[in-house]
Amino acid sequence: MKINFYPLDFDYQVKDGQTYVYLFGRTEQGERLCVVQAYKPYFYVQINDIDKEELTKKLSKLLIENKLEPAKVTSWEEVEKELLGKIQKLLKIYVNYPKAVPLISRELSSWGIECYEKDILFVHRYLRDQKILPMTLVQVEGELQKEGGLRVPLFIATKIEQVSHESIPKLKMLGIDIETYAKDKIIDLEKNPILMLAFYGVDEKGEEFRKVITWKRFTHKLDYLEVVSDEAELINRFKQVIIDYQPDILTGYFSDGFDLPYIKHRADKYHIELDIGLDYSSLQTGGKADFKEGEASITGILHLDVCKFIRYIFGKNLKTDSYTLDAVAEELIGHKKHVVNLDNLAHVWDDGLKELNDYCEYNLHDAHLVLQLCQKLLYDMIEFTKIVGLPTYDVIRMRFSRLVENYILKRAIEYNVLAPNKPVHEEVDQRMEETFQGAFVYEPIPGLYKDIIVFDFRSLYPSIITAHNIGPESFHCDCCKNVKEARVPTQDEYWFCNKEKKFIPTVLEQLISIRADLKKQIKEAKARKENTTILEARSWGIKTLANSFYGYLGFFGARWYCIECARSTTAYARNYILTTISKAEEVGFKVIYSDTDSLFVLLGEQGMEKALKFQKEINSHLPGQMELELESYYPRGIFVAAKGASDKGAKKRYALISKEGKLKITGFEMVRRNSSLIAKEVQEQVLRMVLEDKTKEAFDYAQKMIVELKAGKISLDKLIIKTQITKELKEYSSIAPHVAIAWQMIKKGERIAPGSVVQYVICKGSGLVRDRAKLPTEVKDYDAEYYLNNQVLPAISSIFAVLGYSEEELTKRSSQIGLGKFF
DNA sequence: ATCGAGTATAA
DNA sequence: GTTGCTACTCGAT
Repeated sequence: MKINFYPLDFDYQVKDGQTYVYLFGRTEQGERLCVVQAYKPYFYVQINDIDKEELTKKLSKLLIENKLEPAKVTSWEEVEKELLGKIQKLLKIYVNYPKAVPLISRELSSWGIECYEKDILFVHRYLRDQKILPMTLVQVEGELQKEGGLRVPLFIATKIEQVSHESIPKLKMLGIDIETYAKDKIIDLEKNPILMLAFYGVDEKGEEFRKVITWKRFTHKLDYLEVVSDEAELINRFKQVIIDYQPDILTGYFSDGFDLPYIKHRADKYHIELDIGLDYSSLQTGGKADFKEGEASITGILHLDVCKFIRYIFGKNLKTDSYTLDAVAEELIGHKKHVVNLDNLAHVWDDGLKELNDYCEYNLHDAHLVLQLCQKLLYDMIEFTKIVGLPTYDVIRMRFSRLVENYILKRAIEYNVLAPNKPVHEEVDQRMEETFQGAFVYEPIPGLYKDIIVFDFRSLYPSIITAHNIGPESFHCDCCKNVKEARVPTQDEYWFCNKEKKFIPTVLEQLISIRADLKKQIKEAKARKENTTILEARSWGIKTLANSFYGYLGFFGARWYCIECARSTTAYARNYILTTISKAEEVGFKVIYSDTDSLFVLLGEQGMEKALKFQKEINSHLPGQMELELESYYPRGIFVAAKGASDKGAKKRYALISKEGKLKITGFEMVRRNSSLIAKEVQEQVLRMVLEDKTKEAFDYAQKMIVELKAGKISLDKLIIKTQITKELKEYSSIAPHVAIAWQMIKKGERIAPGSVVQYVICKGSGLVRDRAKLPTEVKDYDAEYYLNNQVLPAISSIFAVLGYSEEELTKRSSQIGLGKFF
């Protein structure tokens, strides 16, 4: 019997001495199914200089006692694989169950034998070896079982084959959110019950499902509200709704760290078994609901904590710097905040007030937001799944380094490459000591410039890695020691193989080519007015992955760590940009700025043709996938001086205006979080006017704003300064204003953990700035002097300095008018 | 005046 | 994931 099937969630189990992989998902016809296939766990040992006969004799006798079943070696075979460019003789050792791998390999290591790939997760190994991509269509051959002991039919497969790379078209998704009792903001999962729990679902047909469960009787007209007798009943209903609704995906926002662990903890209290897994297993939670890293999983139901994916991967795409549900939902789906004061929930609950209606609505709204966010990001999550070839559950919980590593691990099978081991503790410490030089940044001359052309190298680091064959396998190869072209500029002792393209640069090169092809496809599809969401998600995923290779090579925890590779990549980059600067100057361009991969030149008297000719000339000499692009033309741009050195330009701080009048602001307060809105606003306006060649207007505007500021007319929200708390409060050696505010908030019962962003306003008074920092809710008089001297003036004086105005001139009128008005 | 700690952003 | 001879502010000396 053959069935076409989309695998979504994975698990494994050991039965009667055999290990079975469980693939939960849907058939092409949309029926839920669990496909089971036997697979054997294994790892490798290196036997280059080891007597095979003697070793295998010992292996066959090896038995390590373990709780349920002793670990033992079941069979072995001799194989050859490439480790960092060198062929190795290996023994592939099969063991009786997955957890026997670490037990046996530890024993073998103690014999002095080198073990490899002993920490690869069994399900990951299976998926990579079988070349199965989760979320895409596979064909399974085998038999449907009458009694499987699962909540879904069981199919025992003898063969599995990928049939299409198209991902599953429709999924049934359920968003959840809970509200808990929290008086004085104290979150205590032992004492405080769950008050309400909201579901927002959508099925394959697009039909919606809404439900809020609570256990307080009060007057309401909410058709989705279900009132039960107590918290235990609420938890029972939670369980039943999930069992009945049968979602493919359960989603929440921070549900790994809060909602699901909280539910689990409360269920344990009432001795309720949350056996909602499709194999009747319980909801699994790691860590406690105390805002530390944990994971929550349900066998057979794909649990996606959208917050993790956003924090680790997707957040870099967003403008928002706060990853609260409200901020992220507003940016991604345009939803405004639902206004209720959660601090009052405990009080309203105790008194059984009718305001509970608002909280139920709020609860449902959040579940809806979570669902919409998950739907919005689903394509990106699925495309990452397909690129990396691992379960979506794992992929969305990975950071860049693990995404890269797992992608490389997948490709390693095709190239018969053996994975190097992860560094052990001492090795990590040693690696963390090693540093290397980064990019080149040109020191600009402060000034207002006209007609600027910006060139940049497209994907500079990835293209250097591929063009120069940079990777641990090709580093210091035996064949190119005397090949001049293989040497790295400014790193005399380094060379990379010039004869054969090696593993890491090869897979990266393919990634870049695939992306180039995708971009072409997107362009064509757009011309045909087709939807390009999936193609764009794939393109973004590949780009993100490719850009992370350089960082990965220099990351201390990497299997394929190669600091020489990272160092060589930046050395080549500096060499290319410096050469390009010289060539630009040779052909008569005035270079005004450059940072890492970009080149700013003045167009001058020469026409655009000359710029294009220069670009073509450079490109004709670039190797491989390297390419210099003409990014854009800007009619005007401004570079300001570094503080305290009027002739030296500040690096990484400039502003440009496009032909269409769009501002491109880099590095200024304007784009920084820890600067007040008033400073940002004034700076943006001033930059705009200056770049629009309206200097006088800019000056008058700035003077006017200074007068308003001094007169106390600026509204509170524009004065708020936001700063992130990055470590435990007690660990701060100096108490800056943001730390002082954090302590104030703690006293009021707020939770401040590393990562929290605090807000404050500097008020009038005497003493240190930190003693005058107040919470926005407690501000009476803001300190106009502080905002003038520490926020607004620093933001604009460097700009006016370029135009020849001094700070005194800016504040002159304000002191006259300001005083006159006041007294 | 000068320096270290802390924060944030560019690429 | 990386480095930047970044760039700024605050607080301490």
